[in-house]
Amino acid sequence: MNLSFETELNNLLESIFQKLNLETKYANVKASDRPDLSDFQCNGALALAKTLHKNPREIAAMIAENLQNCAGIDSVSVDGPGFINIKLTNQAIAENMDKISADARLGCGLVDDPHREVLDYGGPNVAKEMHVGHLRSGVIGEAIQRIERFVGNEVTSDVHLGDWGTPMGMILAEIICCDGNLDKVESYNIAQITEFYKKANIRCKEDEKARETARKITAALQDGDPVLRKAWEHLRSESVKAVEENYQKLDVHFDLWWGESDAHQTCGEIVALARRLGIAQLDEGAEIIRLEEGNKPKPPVILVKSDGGYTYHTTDLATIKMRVDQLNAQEIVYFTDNRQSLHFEQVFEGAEKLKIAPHVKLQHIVFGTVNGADGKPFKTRDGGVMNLETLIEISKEKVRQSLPKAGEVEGYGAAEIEKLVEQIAVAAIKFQDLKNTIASGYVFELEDFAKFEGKTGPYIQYAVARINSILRKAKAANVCEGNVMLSMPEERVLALKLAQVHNVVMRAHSEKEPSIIADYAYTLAQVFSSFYNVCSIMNAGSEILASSRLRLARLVRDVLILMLYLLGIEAPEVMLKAENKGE
RNA sequence: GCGCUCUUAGCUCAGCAGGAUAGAGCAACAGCCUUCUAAGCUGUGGGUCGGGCGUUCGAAUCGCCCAGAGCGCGCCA
Repeated sequence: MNLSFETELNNLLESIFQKLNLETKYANVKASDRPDLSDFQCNGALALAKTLHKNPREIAAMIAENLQNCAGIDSVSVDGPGFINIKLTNQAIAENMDKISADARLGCGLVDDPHREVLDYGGPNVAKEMHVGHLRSGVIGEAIQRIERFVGNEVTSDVHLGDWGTPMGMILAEIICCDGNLDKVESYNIAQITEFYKKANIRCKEDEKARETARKITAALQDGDPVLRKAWEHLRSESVKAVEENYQKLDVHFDLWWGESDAHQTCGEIVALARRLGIAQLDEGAEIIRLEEGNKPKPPVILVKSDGGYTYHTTDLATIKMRVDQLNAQEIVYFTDNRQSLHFEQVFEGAEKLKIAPHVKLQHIVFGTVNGADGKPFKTRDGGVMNLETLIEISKEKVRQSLPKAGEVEGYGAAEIEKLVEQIAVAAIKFQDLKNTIASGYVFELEDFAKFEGKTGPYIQYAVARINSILRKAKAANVCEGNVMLSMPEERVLALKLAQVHNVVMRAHSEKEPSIIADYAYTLAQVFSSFYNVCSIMNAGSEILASSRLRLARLVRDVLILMLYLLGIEAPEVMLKAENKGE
């Protein structure tokens, strides 16, 4: 059963196009750009006119004629150069609302061909403090994870911890340099470890000898030196704890906490495989795979450095192999910022040459960087960059001020208030990020992350809370939900918006673009607010109308909660307000 | 030097498998709480869609050129 008007109309048009011998790829509708003229429009006639050398209006008229008497269609007209405008009957829309309400998935379908996918996002590094630049990958990845699961795919998410490269050697070298040995390592907490890393960074930047030492220690660690290994394990576990805590706050989750170190074993296999296939070459002391250059130069994959260590090419290739062999991945999707585009091009091409992932779709979803006011990406090293915890705390403090104090509202003690603070603050932060299209970066502005008005997460939560409040009142007054009927234009607009949910989710899924959902959730909340302002529910005038609006409102709430869920955002039952707020 | 991405309202961004009056939010201004939570609603002002040329009946959207910005270009990840 299909509950989406768009899909239904597309199917209908397809059969009409077939009947008329027209190319069916143009048989589709979209929500109308001119809501004053129609609910849906089809531009197919305009596109067809070119190839058929016919007047677009003529073609449109032919199509329109066949649509005329179809079920649920109120009117069809051909306007302008050849737009087909379709208006649905109120009855069809109302019935659709009833059906969606009764559906556990709110009218959202599943993918036809569910498959196993591995999502690689997050990618934090050991001992590096998480800052606002790390926000995107985790938040976007979490949203995609939820969307993919919701449409029926089997998802395994992997954080792909950066725990095995030169930075590890740098920290260990720094500790040895300061302490003389690694005896005290196990007493260091994450803050201290981070300090060592910062110092190591500075030292290695200015001192070639320090870099050399770090490289040697890295190599020894990777070679299995037991003392280094033991120290490293502590660094890793402390970092993982800190990272987990951060992600926990943002409600970002991973199935696997594999790191680059877990791929180490397999790196050897990759190199062996490359040699066996005869695609490994020695070049300036390093072992590489040359890639097709075509008309533009492309640097080779470096499997083994001249010092014998592996590179992130090798670990990424090894990781692909592991995900294919052990997890049976049919699709692997990476979420990183655009600076790594070339890297993944190289890795994917390397994987193809090594034949380690046949028939596996490898995809790199590129997102824009979070930039500072200067338009340049935030960086850890130039100090003073706001870390994630501070950002969350600032947002929470702002929320706290707008909420009543513990005990001021019955049933809301310190714990309940603090829970609300968290839910709202995290919503503000995550939505601020997710409302942007993935591909484009955005300028980080602190005030925006603590804003609750306009296109923000809390705005949507607020709409949900208002509906919850109405539902409580309705229950107390014994008003029940009934069939939907459309009496006011605001109700019609709202219902049509609700009917889009399936297509929105499917688009967000196929484009791997959470902002589509964010945008829809916002628009739906907006349309609801307009409806709310004009159409009283508790004082609707008649019981039938009240019960119809009640159902509509509850449906809005359910859809909003689902959309927020897919974005990784919670919807609190209530949004309390401080007494003298807003003066 | 080469490659990738980008340039839309004062600011931050949508729109871009070509199409009917280029949309939001913020900021500004003017209204709306004795009525379901004003974290809200309604309205106003604000754009030669970086510039130019081209393809087309039709371009913010496609192609070429130019200008500007960011990122990336074998042994850091």
